[in-house]
Amino acid sequence: MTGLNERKQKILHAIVTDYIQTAEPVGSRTISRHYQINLSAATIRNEMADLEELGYVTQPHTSAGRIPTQQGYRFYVDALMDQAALTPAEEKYLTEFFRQLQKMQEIDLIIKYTARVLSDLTNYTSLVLGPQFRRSAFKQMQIIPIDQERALVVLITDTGYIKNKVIMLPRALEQEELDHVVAYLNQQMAGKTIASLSAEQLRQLRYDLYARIDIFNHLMNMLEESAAEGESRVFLGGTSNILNQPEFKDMEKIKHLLTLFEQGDRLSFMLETDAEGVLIRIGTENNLQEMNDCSLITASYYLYDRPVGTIGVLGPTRMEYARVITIIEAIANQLNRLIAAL
Amino acid sequence: MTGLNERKQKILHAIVTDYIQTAEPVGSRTISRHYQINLSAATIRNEMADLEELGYVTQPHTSAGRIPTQQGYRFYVDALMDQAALTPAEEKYLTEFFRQLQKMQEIDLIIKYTARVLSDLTNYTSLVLGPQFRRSAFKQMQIIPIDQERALVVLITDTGYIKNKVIMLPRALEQEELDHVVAYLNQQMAGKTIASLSAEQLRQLRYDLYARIDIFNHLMNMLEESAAEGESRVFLGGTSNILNQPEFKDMEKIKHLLTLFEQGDRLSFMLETDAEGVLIRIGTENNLQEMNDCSLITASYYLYDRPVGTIGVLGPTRMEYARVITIIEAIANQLNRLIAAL
DNA sequence: ATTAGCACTCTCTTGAGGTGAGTGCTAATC
DNA sequence: GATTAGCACTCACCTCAAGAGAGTGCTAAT
Repeated sequence: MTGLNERKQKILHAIVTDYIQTAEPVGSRTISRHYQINLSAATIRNEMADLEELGYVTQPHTSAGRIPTQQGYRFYVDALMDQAALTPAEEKYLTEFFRQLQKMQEIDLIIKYTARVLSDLTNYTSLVLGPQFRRSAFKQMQIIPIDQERALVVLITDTGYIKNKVIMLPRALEQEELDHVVAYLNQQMAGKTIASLSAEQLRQLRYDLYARIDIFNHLMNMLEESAAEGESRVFLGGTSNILNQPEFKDMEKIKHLLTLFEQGDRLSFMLETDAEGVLIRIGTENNLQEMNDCSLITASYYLYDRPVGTIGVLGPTRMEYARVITIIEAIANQLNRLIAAL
Repeated sequence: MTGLNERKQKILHAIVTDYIQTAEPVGSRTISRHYQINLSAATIRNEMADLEELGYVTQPHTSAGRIPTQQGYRFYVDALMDQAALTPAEEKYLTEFFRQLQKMQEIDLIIKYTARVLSDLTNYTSLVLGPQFRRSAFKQMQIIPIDQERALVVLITDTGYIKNKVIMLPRALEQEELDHVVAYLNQQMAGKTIASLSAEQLRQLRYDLYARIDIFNHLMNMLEESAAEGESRVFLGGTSNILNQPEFKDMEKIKHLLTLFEQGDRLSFMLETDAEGVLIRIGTENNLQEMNDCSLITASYYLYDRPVGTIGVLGPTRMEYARVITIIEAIANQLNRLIAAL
């Protein structure tokens, strides 16, 4: 049910790849000359007219070549695209880079540098979502009293994310009392994800700690807040790369994108996904006004087969899909190895 | 030794303020008509020729009005500028905003939102440097073992900055042993800034802990690293605001600035200062190629009369200096109050 | 079914002419 | 002696027309 015979597919493939390279509308002559299609320009013109009617390509004006539509890119990505391979140089750069990263113990640093390498290799803007709190499991919790009224809660998750939160103490507490609560919670919650704590378990915990119900409530509030606010740990790389794209010579578009880049909550909402593997969203598939001319390629990274975060590359719809997918997969793999070691 | 009589000063003042408003070269007629200077355009032309020769203004081309040079802005800022006042709306917005912020206990959140309000009010890009580690004093330290090989060091400073750092343990340690080291360090270092630790004191500490010299060395290494790397906690706000300025319609310039914005280390180097009060750096005074067309206005914020961080506004040299200075001072004051309460 | 040929369309570049803002200089005026 | 009116001149910018070039759709021949 593709609706496209092989010849049309070949021509569409030529149009997309040529346009991705040149950013110029592709004419029939260009195709008949530069691509392995033994047809005259006139024949190709006829086919192109068909492709246009079917919605895969369009003309910026009557006497120009064709450019792919969103539907055209979608078909290309789903059915036509060749697989790319990392160049030896890229491969070398990547392994060397992650060998360096291995020394780092803090996940936030790792994520930050991952964003950088991702944008450096692709020449697009990269977005990396740190391990999501609600997908992470408890490892350990500690409470450090700051003064009479406040204490610092330190939470270590199995994804290496370390969460600090200052809470107000309901009353002055003995160190001993704190230690008791902390020890109990550590014991009960170790290895569990926030999301997995059922209402039943919470009630049980609350019951067990009834004597210290006030502290407990404070802690739980803190956890819930963290699960919400903490999500927006998005790291960007290569924001200036979007300026290299001719489609963003319009100031207004850039402004909207830059403004979007400052809205961590919207970015993380965009990146958050349950889907596994590489996901490609083209143009309006992003459901964001500002992204109508952009494509976003994302991949999840994992801890013990559990997806905990997302890395992504943002470019124009005229993005080098094949190349970026290869790179993003390679980097996700490296990241998986690194996180497993934390 | 200003070299400028009152009339020339008045004219320069008119040129600068008009150009700041309009971004258009200012002609002699505009000045004689719109400003309280009872002179004909011809006379003003003569004076402007003088001002040009003295280096305060320049012409984009022979038959255009004048625009201020860097020297012209400098003189304006030093000698001519009127003081601005907050509008009632700004004032209200500010106090309300900081009233909300008061609830936050984490300095990083406060700093982040400060950057936002600063860019929102000024319509320029804001840069805020978090409390600098080496200007902060110890409040408390804790070590939380993660596993056999690693531990998390949590450091709380009096500026509210909470530093996490994972260190490798030289060997498996008893909790008791860790507690001992931590207790001792807490006792010895409380209230001291990193910078103030003399070699003598370090030697003393090292001596006292000779039995656990390995842990101690790890901790000190961590502190030193922190003092260096941790400095680059720069928060940006309103990066898209630079696109509002007509002088940045050139893609290349924007690209350079955006690239600079991603280099936290260079930004914090730029913001770091020992100077007190408001500091204005115009064009090449910034000593950064990318900033040759920009001005940067910074102010320190304080904890107990000790400058601990910097807030700043970045705009074109044609920046509304007076207005920005007023706003930046007001925000610095609010921030001082907030930090004192941490 | 394919292709060569051709008229046609549309963008983009180039150059000429006109407009307007602003200048510098000179001579008259206060 | 300082100020100003007047005037010729400069230069950016706009508009318009002409021409080039790339590419198309259609038709007729292969």
